[in-house]
Amino acid sequence: MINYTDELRKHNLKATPQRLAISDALYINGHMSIEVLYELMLKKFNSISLATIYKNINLMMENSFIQEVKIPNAKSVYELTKTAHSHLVCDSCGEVEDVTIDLDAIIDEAKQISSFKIDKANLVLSGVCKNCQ
Amino acid sequence: MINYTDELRKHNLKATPQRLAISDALYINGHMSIEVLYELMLKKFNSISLATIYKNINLMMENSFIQEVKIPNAKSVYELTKTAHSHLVCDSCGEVEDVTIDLDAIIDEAKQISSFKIDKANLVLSGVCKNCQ
DNA sequence: TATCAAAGGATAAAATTTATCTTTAAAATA
DNA sequence: TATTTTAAAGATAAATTTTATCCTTTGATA
Repeated sequence: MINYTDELRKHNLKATPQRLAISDALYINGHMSIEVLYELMLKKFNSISLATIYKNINLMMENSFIQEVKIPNAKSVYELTKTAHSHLVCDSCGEVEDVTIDLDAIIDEAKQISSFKIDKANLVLSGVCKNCQ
Repeated sequence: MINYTDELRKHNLKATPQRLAISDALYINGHMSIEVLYELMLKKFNSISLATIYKNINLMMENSFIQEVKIPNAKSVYELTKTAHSHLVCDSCGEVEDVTIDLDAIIDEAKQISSFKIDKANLVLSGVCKNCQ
């Protein structure tokens, strides 16, 4: 189990028990929706407010401690910020998995055929996971 | 100006004036948020209900006549369904543009390094458009 | 043109997210 | 370590977004 105290502070976030628990939950589960995160946090803090979840998720996003993953036809999930990567989503069970793919060639291609100055690429691949196949 | 009557019917959607106007608006503007679409439709139908917008957007999505485009740090926009393509988003003005890039190589790579059966790829590139540069 | 299922409008209700206010606690400092 | 300060937590109201309901109107088919 990692202690996220320093990591939170590096992002200008006070290391409260609630934030440490959110960090742990995201580390363990990888990706979580607001709803699922709240349910889980209730087990640890029986009087945690849903507002605390929202306030923390928003602040943690502003401070780049976590990131939102928007998924086609599903609710957003959140993950700890790591090195750039893409996502695999199972259309059957909703499971989200990280996958590291080099998108530089894609970005270069887009730069050539458009007049945009491109700096980020966001890729979500959909399919069926091993379990659901 | 295209007449979307037949196109709507092909998707099992009655060709009402409201739906024809929504289709036209999406054709002309490319991508629109619920909010912007509603504002625009109000100009044409001064008593159109917001519920009509939502009901139509949802039904049109279910029938694959339109598609939602989820954008990082912004509200979703909707577009008429066309052949598969990716999107460019301007971080400055929010403008969304279509871009066609072959993602087969990316999908193949993902298949090799994961146990998923992948069938779709959703790519959103972020940057700064010509106008905002 | 008559019929019928579906869509529109108005609006209530539900769901989601944000704001406010008071209490509590983390962090900095003496 | 005690004190002070600032921010976060909890409770809850408010705002926003989305869906449901109900009645009226209309598009599609015969």
